[in-house]
Amino acid sequence: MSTNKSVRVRIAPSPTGENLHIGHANTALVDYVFAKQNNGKFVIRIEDTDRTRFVEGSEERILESLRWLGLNYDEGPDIGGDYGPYRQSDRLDLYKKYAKELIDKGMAYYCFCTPERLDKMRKEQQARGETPMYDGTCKHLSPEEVQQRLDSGQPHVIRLNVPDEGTTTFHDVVRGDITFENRLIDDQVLIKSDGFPTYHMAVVVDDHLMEISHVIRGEDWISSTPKHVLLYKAFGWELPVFVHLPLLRNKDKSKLSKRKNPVWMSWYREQGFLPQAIINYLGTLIWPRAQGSEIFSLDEMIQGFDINKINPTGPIFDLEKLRWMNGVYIRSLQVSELASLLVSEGFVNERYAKNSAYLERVVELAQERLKVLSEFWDENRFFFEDVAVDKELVTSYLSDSSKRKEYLNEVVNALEALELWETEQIEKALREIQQKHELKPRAAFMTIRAAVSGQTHTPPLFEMLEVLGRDVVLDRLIKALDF
RNA sequence: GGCCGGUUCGUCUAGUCAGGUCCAGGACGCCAGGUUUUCAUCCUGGUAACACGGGUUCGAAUCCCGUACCGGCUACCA
Repeated sequence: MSTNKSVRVRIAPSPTGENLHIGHANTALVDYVFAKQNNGKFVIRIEDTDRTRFVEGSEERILESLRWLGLNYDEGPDIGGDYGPYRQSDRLDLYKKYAKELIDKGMAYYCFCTPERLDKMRKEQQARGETPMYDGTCKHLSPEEVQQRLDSGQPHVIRLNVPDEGTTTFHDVVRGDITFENRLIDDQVLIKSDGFPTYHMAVVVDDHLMEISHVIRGEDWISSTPKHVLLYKAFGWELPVFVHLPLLRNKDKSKLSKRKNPVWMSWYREQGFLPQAIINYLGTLIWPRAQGSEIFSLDEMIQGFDINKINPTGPIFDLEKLRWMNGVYIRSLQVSELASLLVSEGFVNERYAKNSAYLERVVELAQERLKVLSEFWDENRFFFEDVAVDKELVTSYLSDSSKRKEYLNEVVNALEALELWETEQIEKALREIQQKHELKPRAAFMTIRAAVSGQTHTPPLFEMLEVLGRDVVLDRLIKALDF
């Protein structure tokens, strides 16, 4: 398997979506890790041959997400390299040249069939219960007739001339040898009538010219791989090593789709997932280990990953486990790191970043209960702004109105009189009052928690009061006195 | 329908190539308990799987055959 050829791998995203697809991120991870452990190159090639599905700005966003994940590439459309151009739309002449070569060799032919005829043909075949396949009408046109039609400007495509007999076998690193019968392989269109290549043509030409050593891609490409193999053979080119990765699945086991799952990397970033957590989670799906912690870094993965031990089964993408893992990473951050991340990623308004000491104290209290960054603001807004406090909530723990007011009044007085505004002092004072009034801790403290935060879930009460500061606390408690 | 691939706890998986040490191990989730004023963290314990049926063998999650189920592909999309 290992040749002396240098390792060059690539991902080939199409700029047809909002952002980097999580499935592509998964492939990119394998590419990156495999390239690193073999001292190879990781390249990005943009497959923008479908002009009808082109999405403006998609390419830039895809590249940005890749960088955000830390999957830095060695060659690509924005940074160049020795094998460019890296956008297929800039390589059109190449595909035409090679298609012509195929025609000259008799491995491809011009086809003048209209989409309407093809469509009708397919429907009839399906009605008869046959597998839809091109019927070969234009395969045996005489050279003179072909020339005549070309001269008259008749729209045409170029098709691969697949042999009618024999089989095509290729080796896949994940699944071993896979064999297809040639008679069941369609005469694939290589060059569309608009002059653009199809994926099949472009991928083979580019992978060869870019000296891609390992074609690492999704399992959904297995069925078309024999066509690619036929092309390599027709050109007399050396085959790359094929590595077809299992597909990420929805809960219902179908291929991961945007209808059933968040798939765009931008979504994960907006939710406040950390790139390290995403990388680690995807890593567990393609580099499973037997025992202990599943927490590992990209570098550790580069050390231990083995491309020969990839599981062939498509895993269900488990957002819950990703959230757990994200929490682990959040907790591993320095408080100051987490605070500045919350600000730079837009989860905390910059005006609250000015008082960084205060922000960090809040972050310190919030850190261990965060799963994703976006939860921070909702759960801790009361540290920064006045919040609406629900009367029902405050009164529910101590429903006897006069008892409650008497209690809160004493709390206010005691806190006001406190010499040092500091957690231990606050705790001592509040516990004394709680015992004096013979209240259950829950009734006593939940009432204060609710009055001050408007929430039932908060960081530990006494620390929280200290951080909030005496003025704010008294202000909010006094308001609750009227409930 | 056809072709190709897959099948170990709810989920991700270890074990399968070199059959016994696996009445199947770990992680997430879930449940219970501990810590506790809430939530969370943390700690302890628990729950739960070899798709099915035949073989081969002293012995099969592991080898062979068949069946079932799941998935991918079946475009002038990638």
